[in-house]
Amino acid sequence: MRSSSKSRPDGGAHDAELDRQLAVIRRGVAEILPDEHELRERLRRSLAAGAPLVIKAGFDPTAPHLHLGHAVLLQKLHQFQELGHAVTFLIGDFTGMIGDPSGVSETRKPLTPEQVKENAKTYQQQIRHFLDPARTTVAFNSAWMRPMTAEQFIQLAAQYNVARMLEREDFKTRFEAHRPIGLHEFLYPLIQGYDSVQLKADIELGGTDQKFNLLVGRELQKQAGRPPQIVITMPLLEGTDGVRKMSKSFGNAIGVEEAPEEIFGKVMSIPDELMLRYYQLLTDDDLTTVKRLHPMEAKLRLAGELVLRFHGAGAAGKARAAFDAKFRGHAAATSTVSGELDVVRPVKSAVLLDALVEAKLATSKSDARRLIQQGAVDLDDHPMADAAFELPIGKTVRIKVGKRRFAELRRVV
RNA sequence: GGGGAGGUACCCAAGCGGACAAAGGGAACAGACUGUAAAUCUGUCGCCUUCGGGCUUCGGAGGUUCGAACCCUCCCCUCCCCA
Repeated sequence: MRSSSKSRPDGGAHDAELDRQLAVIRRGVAEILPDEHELRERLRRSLAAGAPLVIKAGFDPTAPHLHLGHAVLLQKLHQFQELGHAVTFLIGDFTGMIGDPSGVSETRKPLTPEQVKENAKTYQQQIRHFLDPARTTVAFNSAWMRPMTAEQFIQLAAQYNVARMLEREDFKTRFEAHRPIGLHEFLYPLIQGYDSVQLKADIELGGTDQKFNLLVGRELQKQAGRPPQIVITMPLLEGTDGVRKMSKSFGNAIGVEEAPEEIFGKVMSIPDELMLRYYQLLTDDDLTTVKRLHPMEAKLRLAGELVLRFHGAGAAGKARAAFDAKFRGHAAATSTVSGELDVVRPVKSAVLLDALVEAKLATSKSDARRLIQQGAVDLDDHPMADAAFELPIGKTVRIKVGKRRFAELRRVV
């Protein structure tokens, strides 16, 4: 028995620690490849040698803001960091210009170098919510990709073959359907795998859609005469619609940089069924305890925790209070709390209709008109039916559009 | 290189000379209900409007016609089959 301290005199303490680490690591993961035993072994050796494992996760700087979908990976990285391992946050600034074809039915449009640069910058700031900057290595794959010569690159390409590439589901599907596959798209998994060689990764983390790419890393590491990385895939977090994976382009994302009330509100609006998943993938909370809570209590707590993480305790309290005031305490609590939270926006428009557009509460005048007709617009808690209502000059008014859009406006001259 | 199919609003998808701002579905938004959840029902869903209507859309540019998303010409793009 491995856990027996008799058979392994100094193994007892290690085994306990091993089990503890494995329990933390296992939480929420989709798959561990090739299997958990190999992970255990790798951990064991790390513990015995007192050498932390190198944990790598790569992010394409395709969007300027991280959202909770990214947070799933960051949370896992965070857990590894807490366990004392060496976390490397890899920014795929080079690969970003190719565009990852994973899980996409068609070729992606590549980013410009400027976009990539800009996005990479904001990433570095946003990961502070999850990772200790002092203990986190941030790497850019352009560091080794850019200097590479064509000759070297061809040698790299020679380490993999087309048949294996076509094993990947989306390539296979497209190939069989005679839909185009850009030659460059084959290079993406190759480079991602090569990143692991460069970083000497022991473990690579990615979404389930990354599985193939992550496994290419193992292959290339073997070719380079290094121990192949363990691959850990995480589920793709569904967005606020509860159906599709969180993605900015689906409009169902909750960004980590969004305003506290915004995050709080959006989390509250996720389907109940999704709550546990959010808890499991984004927090360290005990799930059995959570299950015992009333769904709404659980959701309030979840929203609070997430805001706390991204904006601190003060903001969490305020967001909660604002939420209560806005939605729960009907007439009573209306104006008090939220007044301190919302920024008063000055508007030049004299008339309600125009003010809605100016304050971006409606997308066009037609839209604003529609909303007013539908009774969706409240001014200081009174439903407004008159689009031509004239706003008082210099006085702050609270406007509510629908259930979620709020603003405080003051007409200026 | 040859042959064929097709490009319609956020997405899918009808329409194939006037009744088309364009059927239907999905998404989205709003109202009722509620726990700002889900489900359900109702409404909206190009822009502007003094609510009469006006203006801009159906890959692009021209043309035919009193009138074109629908017909013709050229161009661009996508897909399929053959070599």
